[in-house]
Amino acid sequence: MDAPAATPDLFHALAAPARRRVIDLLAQGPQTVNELLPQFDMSQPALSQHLKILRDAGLVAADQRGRHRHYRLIGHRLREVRDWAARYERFWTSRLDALGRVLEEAEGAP
Amino acid sequence: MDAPAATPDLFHALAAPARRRVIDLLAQGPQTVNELLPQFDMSQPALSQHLKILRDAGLVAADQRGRHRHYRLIGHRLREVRDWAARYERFWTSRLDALGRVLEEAEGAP
DNA sequence: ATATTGTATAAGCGGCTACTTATTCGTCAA
DNA sequence: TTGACGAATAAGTAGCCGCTTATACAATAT
Repeated sequence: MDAPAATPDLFHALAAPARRRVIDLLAQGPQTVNELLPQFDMSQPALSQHLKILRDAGLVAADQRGRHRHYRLIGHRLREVRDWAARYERFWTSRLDALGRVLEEAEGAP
Repeated sequence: MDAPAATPDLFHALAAPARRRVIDLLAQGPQTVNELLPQFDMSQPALSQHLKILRDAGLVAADQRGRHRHYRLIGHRLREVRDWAARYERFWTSRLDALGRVLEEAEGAP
């Protein structure tokens, strides 16, 4: 049991604020690059590059229709993120948060 | 409502596999730098630098006792990650995943 | 005081990231 | 066809990231 924590690319894709913003915008419904663009202070190629990273990470998909390319959110990978974080749920529930400190003192005073 | 998505540094801190690994190891109980070190293929300073980033992001805390420094996991920020991802839960539950496609067709054929 | 141990910081460096502008590719309209 | 438009890719660049080694700092032990 090494690192069960989803593909590295996944968290890397989420590291950039701009890409999390794209996810947020796409959660309101599919949009094209040019529809997304005004929300960002960057060029179209820059945004397309972000979208490529999100695509490679499996976070979004693009459906081409006509000469437009509609991007939409893919839930699956986001679920992986939720599940990864949820593994540590016991660290924030039922005051078990103090467990760390308890263990410290236990092993500190033998 | 701009970007309610937790501090940028949080996701950046999680982007590096080594740091997620630290989180995983600390989930088994507090450990010092030198206890963690053998699990990694890097120098002690490198690991200390990762720990600093995790500390700055509020993901871990260090309790000094004697000349040892015990690192422990902080649940709060991990909860933020879970909550962030959970915001998109509707994209992976109850086949609502196909919602994107539906909306596309709706706006595509007016 | 001095030495030893545990850990952090400093300085430096190659490689990757996130942008830019310029160009190409694909699809439709005339 | 040709032209226009939407979007991707190419090429280049400044700055950040993650590592290294060397050094400094902090706390105990002698």
